[in-house]
Amino acid sequence: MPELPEVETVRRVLGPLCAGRRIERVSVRRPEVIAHPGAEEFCARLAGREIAGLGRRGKFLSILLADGGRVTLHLRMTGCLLLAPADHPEERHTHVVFALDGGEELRFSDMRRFGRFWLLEAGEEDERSGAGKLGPEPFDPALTAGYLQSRFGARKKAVKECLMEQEAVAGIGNIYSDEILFAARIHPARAANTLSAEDYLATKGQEYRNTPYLQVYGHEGDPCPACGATLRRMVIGGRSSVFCPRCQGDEPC
DNA sequence: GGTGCCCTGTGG
DNA sequence: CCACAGGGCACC
Repeated sequence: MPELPEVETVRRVLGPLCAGRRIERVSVRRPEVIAHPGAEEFCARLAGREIAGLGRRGKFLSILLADGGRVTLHLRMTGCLLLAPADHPEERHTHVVFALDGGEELRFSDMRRFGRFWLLEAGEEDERSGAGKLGPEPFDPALTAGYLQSRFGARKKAVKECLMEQEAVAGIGNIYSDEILFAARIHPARAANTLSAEDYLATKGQEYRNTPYLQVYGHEGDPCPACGATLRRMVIGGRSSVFCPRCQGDEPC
Protein backbone atom coordinates (compact mmCIF):
# COMPACT_ATOMS: atom_id res chain seq x y z
CA MET A 1 0.00 0.00 0.00
CA PRO A 2 2.37 2.64 1.05
CA GLU A 3 4.36 5.26 -0.75
CA LEU A 4 5.17 8.58 0.86
CA PRO A 5 1.62 9.99 0.91
CA GLU A 6 0.20 6.90 2.58
CA VAL A 7 3.01 6.67 5.11
CA GLU A 8 2.57 10.34 5.94
CA THR A 9 -1.13 9.73 6.49
CA VAL A 10 -0.34 6.97 8.97
CA ARG A 11 2.02 9.32 10.78
CA ARG A 12 -0.50 12.14 10.97
CA VAL A 13 -3.33 9.93 12.17
CA LEU A 14 -1.46 7.75 14.65
CA GLY A 15 1.16 10.25 15.85
CA PRO A 16 -1.13 12.34 18.06
CA LEU A 17 -2.84 9.20 19.35
CA CYS A 18 0.43 7.58 20.43
CA ALA A 19 2.20 10.63 21.79
CA GLY A 20 2.72 10.56 25.53
CA ARG A 21 1.83 6.90 25.94
CA ARG A 22 3.93 4.29 27.62
CA ILE A 23 4.85 0.99 26.00
CA GLU A 24 4.03 -1.55 28.69
CA ARG A 25 5.30 -4.55 26.73
CA VAL A 26 6.04 -5.69 23.22
CA SER A 27 5.16 -9.01 21.64
CA VAL A 28 6.80 -10.26 18.45
CA ARG A 29 5.18 -13.24 16.73
CA ARG A 30 7.42 -13.29 13.67
CA PRO A 31 10.99 -12.62 14.72
CA GLU A 32 12.17 -12.13 11.14
CA VAL A 33 10.40 -8.77 10.93
CA ILE A 34 12.76 -7.39 13.56
CA ALA A 35 15.85 -6.57 11.52
CA HIS A 36 17.79 -5.16 14.47
CA PRO A 37 18.47 -6.05 17.23
CA GLY A 38 17.12 -9.57 17.83
CA ALA A 39 13.42 -9.91 18.58
CA GLU A 40 13.99 -10.73 22.24
CA GLU A 41 16.20 -7.75 22.82
CA PHE A 42 13.80 -5.57 20.87
CA CYS A 43 10.98 -6.43 23.28
CA ALA A 44 13.10 -6.23 26.41
CA ARG A 45 14.58 -2.85 25.60
CA LEU A 46 11.29 -1.22 24.66
CA ALA A 47 9.24 -2.23 27.67
CA GLY A 48 8.45 0.73 29.90
CA ARG A 49 9.51 3.47 27.49
CA GLU A 50 7.41 6.44 26.49
CA ILE A 51 6.40 7.40 22.95
CA ALA A 52 6.95 11.04 22.05
CA GLY A 53 5.35 10.83 18.61
CA LEU A 54 5.73 9.46 15.11
CA GLY A 55 8.21 10.64 12.50
CA ARG A 56 8.62 9.93 8.81
CA ARG A 57 11.45 10.12 6.31
CA GLY A 58 10.69 8.95 2.80
CA LYS A 59 8.72 5.73 3.23
CA PHE A 60 10.22 5.03 6.66
CA LEU A 61 8.19 5.60 9.79
CA SER A 62 9.74 6.12 13.22
CA ILE A 63 8.20 5.67 16.62
CA LEU A 64 10.04 8.44 18.44
CA LEU A 65 10.74 7.71 22.08
CA ALA A 66 10.80 10.35 24.78
CA ASP A 67 14.38 9.38 25.73
CA GLY A 68 15.71 10.06 22.24
CA GLY A 69 15.63 6.46 21.03
CA ARG A 70 13.49 5.43 18.10
CA VAL A 71 11.91 2.46 16.40
CA THR A 72 12.24 2.84 12.66
CA LEU A 73 10.02 0.70 10.46
CA HIS A 74 9.30 0.19 6.80
CA LEU A 75 5.89 -1.06 5.68
CA ARG A 76 7.18 -2.26 2.31
CA MET A 77 4.34 -3.66 0.18
CA THR A 78 1.56 -4.66 2.54
CA GLY A 79 2.60 -3.56 6.01
CA CYS A 80 0.04 -1.82 8.15
CA LEU A 81 0.31 0.00 11.46
CA LEU A 82 -2.84 0.53 13.47
CA LEU A 83 -4.10 1.35 16.92
CA ALA A 84 -6.83 -0.79 18.46
CA PRO A 85 -8.36 -1.56 21.85
CA ALA A 86 -6.54 -4.52 23.39
CA ASP A 87 -9.75 -6.53 23.47
CA HIS A 88 -10.43 -5.94 19.79
CA PRO A 89 -9.83 -9.10 17.74
CA GLU A 90 -6.43 -9.13 16.15
CA GLU A 91 -6.09 -8.60 12.42
CA ARG A 92 -4.80 -11.49 10.35
CA HIS A 93 -1.00 -11.45 9.86
CA THR A 94 -0.28 -9.45 13.00
CA HIS A 95 3.44 -9.84 13.68
CA VAL A 96 4.25 -7.19 16.29
CA VAL A 97 2.11 -5.78 19.08
CA PHE A 98 3.02 -2.84 21.32
CA ALA A 99 0.77 -2.90 24.39
CA LEU A 100 0.30 0.72 25.45
CA ASP A 101 -1.00 2.15 28.68
CA GLY A 102 -4.68 3.02 28.56
CA GLY A 103 -5.69 -0.39 27.18
CA GLU A 104 -4.80 0.09 23.55
CA GLU A 105 -2.35 -1.66 21.26
CA LEU A 106 -0.23 -0.42 18.42
CA ARG A 107 -0.19 -3.33 15.98
CA PHE A 108 1.82 -4.18 12.92
CA SER A 109 0.27 -6.56 10.44
CA ASP A 110 1.75 -7.51 7.11
CA MET A 111 0.41 -10.20 4.81
CA ARG A 112 3.55 -10.58 2.75
CA ARG A 113 5.89 -10.12 5.70
CA PHE A 114 8.29 -7.82 3.86
CA GLY A 115 8.05 -5.05 6.47
CA ARG A 116 10.96 -4.53 8.90
CA PHE A 117 11.77 -2.88 12.24
CA TRP A 118 15.01 -1.40 13.59
CA LEU A 119 15.53 -0.16 17.15
CA LEU A 120 18.01 2.66 17.62
CA GLU A 121 19.12 4.36 20.80
CA ALA A 122 19.63 8.10 21.26
CA GLY A 123 22.57 9.26 19.19
CA GLU A 124 22.97 5.91 17.49
CA GLU A 125 23.49 6.24 13.78
CA ASP A 126 21.22 4.26 11.49
CA GLU A 127 23.48 2.31 9.17
CA ARG A 128 21.20 -0.62 8.57
CA SER A 129 17.73 0.42 7.53
CA GLY A 130 18.63 2.65 4.61
CA ALA A 131 16.82 5.62 6.16
CA GLY A 132 20.18 7.28 6.63
CA LYS A 133 20.97 7.62 2.95
CA LEU A 134 17.76 8.98 1.55
CA GLY A 135 17.62 11.85 -0.89
CA PRO A 136 15.60 14.99 -0.25
CA GLU A 137 11.89 14.81 0.39
CA PRO A 138 9.71 15.68 -2.63
CA PHE A 139 8.73 19.02 -1.08
CA ASP A 140 12.18 19.89 0.19
CA PRO A 141 13.25 23.24 -1.32
CA ALA A 142 16.55 21.52 -2.19
CA LEU A 143 14.67 19.34 -4.66
CA THR A 144 14.90 21.61 -7.68
CA ALA A 145 14.96 21.02 -11.41
CA GLY A 146 18.69 21.70 -11.23
CA TYR A 147 19.18 19.04 -8.59
CA LEU A 148 17.34 16.43 -10.65
CA GLN A 149 19.21 17.38 -13.77
CA SER A 150 22.58 17.13 -12.07
CA ARG A 151 21.59 13.83 -10.56
CA PHE A 152 19.98 12.18 -13.59
CA GLY A 153 21.21 14.19 -16.55
CA ALA A 154 23.95 11.74 -17.53
CA ARG A 155 22.11 8.53 -16.69
CA LYS A 156 20.96 6.15 -19.38
CA LYS A 157 18.45 4.56 -17.05
CA ALA A 158 14.71 5.04 -17.59
CA VAL A 159 13.51 8.21 -15.92
CA LYS A 160 10.90 6.19 -14.02
CA GLU A 161 13.60 4.08 -12.41
CA CYS A 162 15.58 7.20 -11.53
CA LEU A 163 12.58 8.73 -9.78
CA MET A 164 12.18 5.59 -7.71
CA GLU A 165 15.75 5.65 -6.39
CA GLN A 166 15.33 6.48 -2.73
CA GLU A 167 18.84 7.96 -2.49
CA ALA A 168 17.88 10.46 -5.19
CA VAL A 169 14.40 11.42 -4.01
CA ALA A 170 12.84 9.93 -0.90
CA GLY A 171 9.40 8.35 -0.96
CA ILE A 172 8.47 7.90 -4.62
CA GLY A 173 7.30 4.41 -5.54
CA ASN A 174 5.79 2.62 -8.49
CA ILE A 175 2.44 4.41 -8.46
CA TYR A 176 3.54 7.98 -7.92
CA SER A 177 6.38 7.75 -10.43
CA ASP A 178 3.75 6.99 -13.07
CA GLU A 179 1.56 9.84 -11.86
CA ILE A 180 4.45 12.30 -11.82
CA LEU A 181 5.54 11.40 -15.35
CA PHE A 182 1.99 11.63 -16.61
CA ALA A 183 1.67 15.12 -15.13
CA ALA A 184 4.98 16.07 -16.75
CA ARG A 185 4.01 14.43 -20.08
CA ILE A 186 7.19 12.38 -20.12
CA HIS A 187 7.36 8.77 -21.27
CA PRO A 188 8.33 6.58 -18.28
CA ALA A 189 10.82 4.49 -20.25
CA ARG A 190 12.62 7.51 -21.64
CA ALA A 191 16.32 7.51 -20.85
CA ALA A 192 17.07 10.19 -18.28
CA ASN A 193 19.97 11.54 -20.32
CA THR A 194 17.61 12.53 -23.14
CA LEU A 195 15.61 14.93 -21.00
CA SER A 196 15.98 18.64 -21.64
CA ALA A 197 15.99 21.46 -19.11
CA GLU A 198 12.41 22.16 -20.22
CA ASP A 199 11.40 18.61 -19.33
CA TYR A 200 12.74 19.09 -15.85
CA LEU A 201 10.68 22.23 -15.52
CA ALA A 202 7.61 20.77 -17.21
CA THR A 203 5.26 21.03 -14.27
CA LYS A 204 6.80 24.02 -12.59
CA GLY A 205 4.18 26.56 -11.68
CA GLN A 206 1.38 24.24 -12.56
CA GLU A 207 -1.27 23.68 -10.02
CA TYR A 208 -1.02 20.41 -8.13
CA ARG A 209 -4.70 19.89 -7.84
CA ASN A 210 -5.67 17.36 -5.25
CA THR A 211 -7.02 14.76 -7.59
CA PRO A 212 -8.28 12.20 -5.12
CA TYR A 213 -7.86 9.36 -7.57
CA LEU A 214 -4.90 8.26 -9.56
CA GLN A 215 -4.80 9.52 -13.12
CA VAL A 216 -2.98 6.65 -14.80
CA TYR A 217 -1.71 3.95 -12.45
CA GLY A 218 -4.09 1.00 -12.51
CA HIS A 219 -5.99 2.46 -15.47
CA GLU A 220 -4.43 0.52 -18.29
CA GLY A 221 -6.86 0.36 -21.19
CA ASP A 222 -8.93 3.30 -19.89
CA PRO A 223 -9.06 6.60 -21.72
CA CYS A 224 -6.41 9.14 -20.78
CA PRO A 225 -7.96 11.76 -18.47
CA ALA A 226 -6.24 14.47 -20.49
CA CYS A 227 -6.71 13.45 -24.14
CA GLY A 228 -8.83 10.31 -24.26
CA ALA A 229 -6.24 8.07 -25.91
CA THR A 230 -6.04 4.55 -24.49
CA LEU A 231 -3.59 4.27 -21.58
CA ARG A 232 -0.92 1.68 -22.06
CA ARG A 233 1.07 -0.56 -19.76
CA MET A 234 4.66 -1.71 -20.01
CA VAL A 235 7.28 -3.13 -17.68
CA ILE A 236 10.18 -0.86 -16.74
CA GLY A 237 12.85 -1.97 -14.34
CA GLY A 238 10.74 -4.97 -13.48
CA ARG A 239 7.81 -2.82 -12.39
CA SER A 240 4.59 -2.32 -14.28
CA SER A 241 4.05 1.17 -15.56
CA VAL A 242 1.04 2.92 -17.09
CA PHE A 243 1.26 5.92 -19.40
CA CYS A 244 -0.53 7.77 -22.18
CA PRO A 245 1.03 7.11 -25.61
CA ARG A 246 -0.31 10.41 -26.93
CA CYS A 247 0.50 12.78 -24.02
CA GLN A 248 3.78 11.15 -23.07
CA GLY A 249 4.81 9.86 -26.45
CA ASP A 250 4.54 6.54 -28.21
CA GLU A 251 8.24 5.86 -28.01
CA PRO A 252 10.46 6.40 -24.98
CA CYS A 253 12.72 8.96 -26.62
C1' DG B 1 21.82 -3.40 -16.71
C1' DG B 2 18.94 -7.35 -15.87
C1' DT B 3 16.93 -11.35 -12.88
C1' DG B 4 15.37 -13.66 -8.87
C1' DC B 5 13.83 -13.66 -4.29
C1' DC B 6 11.71 -12.61 0.12
C1' DC B 7 5.83 -13.77 1.17
C1' DT B 8 0.56 -14.29 0.78
C1' DG B 9 -3.44 -13.29 -1.63
C1' DT B 10 -6.31 -12.21 -5.57
C1' DG B 11 -8.00 -12.30 -10.10
C1' DG B 12 -8.02 -13.91 -14.84
C1' DC C 1 -3.04 -22.94 -13.12
C1' DC C 2 -0.37 -18.71 -13.77
C1' DA C 3 0.56 -13.67 -13.54
C1' DC C 4 0.83 -10.09 -10.73
C1' DA C 5 0.78 -6.88 -6.52
C1' DG C 6 2.20 -0.04 -3.92
C1' DG C 7 9.54 -2.41 -1.95
C1' DG C 8 14.12 -3.37 -1.68
C1' DC C 9 17.99 -6.14 -1.93
C1' DA C 10 21.37 -9.82 -3.36
C1' DC C 11 23.27 -11.74 -7.20
C1' DC C 12 25.18 -12.56 -12.05
